[in-house]
Amino acid sequence: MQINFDQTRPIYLQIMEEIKREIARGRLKGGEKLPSVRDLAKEIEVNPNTVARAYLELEREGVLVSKRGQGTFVTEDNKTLALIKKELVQNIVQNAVIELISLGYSEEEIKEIIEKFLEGMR
Amino acid sequence: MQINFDQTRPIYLQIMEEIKREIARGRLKGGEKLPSVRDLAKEIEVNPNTVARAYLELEREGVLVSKRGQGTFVTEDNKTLALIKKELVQNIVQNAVIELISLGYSEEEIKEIIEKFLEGMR
DNA sequence: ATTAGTGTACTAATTCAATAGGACAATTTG
DNA sequence: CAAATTGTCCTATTGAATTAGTACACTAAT
Repeated sequence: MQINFDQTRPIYLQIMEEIKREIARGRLKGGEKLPSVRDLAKEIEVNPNTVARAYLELEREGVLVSKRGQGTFVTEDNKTLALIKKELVQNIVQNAVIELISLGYSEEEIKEIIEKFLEGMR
Repeated sequence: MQINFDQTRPIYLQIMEEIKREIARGRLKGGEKLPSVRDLAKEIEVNPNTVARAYLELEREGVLVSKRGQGTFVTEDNKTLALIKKELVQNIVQNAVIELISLGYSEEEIKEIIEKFLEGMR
């Protein structure tokens, strides 16, 4: 996991988001074991409680399953996993489009802006 | 100004961003006077010090100019104002594209996702 | 059985944004 | 000149996230 934490937002939220991204990317798969709260805490240099909180919240959301004495695992419910990716993409696109529209751009202009940006990346 | 504050991020940052958006939208123009720290604080129901901090930071960035006894104004430097809009758009698009690419989407797929989203909004 | 590793839980302390309340300096208005 | 309004500054307090440290319960491996 990366350690590019935004200092203005709760760390446990950023850990949660990063785990969801890893799942959406397919780097974390159903049933796979995550690092222990202590290991991940050491790796990204935060308090174990902060990681535990992220795991706990993700378990409440149905993304992870924790088993005392064994570890924390990605859920095997593919429906949930697919939904995570769908929600992520939806949020990313929605945020960008809504912001651009509120800046006064039309649909066509938005398409152009995106295309030009993609071209500029090559 | 709106009051849709995200509870997970500092309010003064969100005030700064909203002011930049208003400038980019053209609703706040060069030389225009902003509400006094006390008035805006009352309007959005935060402490005057929080608004003062947002104004102070924006003055450091060259976006605003504060004059004791007179008020706080949008800078008249059009170069700076144009840059604000450019940076906003750049950030919005960059964030979305980078996120989608990291989720494994190709340029073509990104264009399709955006277009489908725009169609779905109508 | 013992040990190590795991999640979970709890309290206390720390840090920092935000609040609360007030004071001062500069400007405008009456 | 006096009053009102403005930005600016200051100290103290509050509240929430995070840290720090510890303890307990469960599981697997030795």
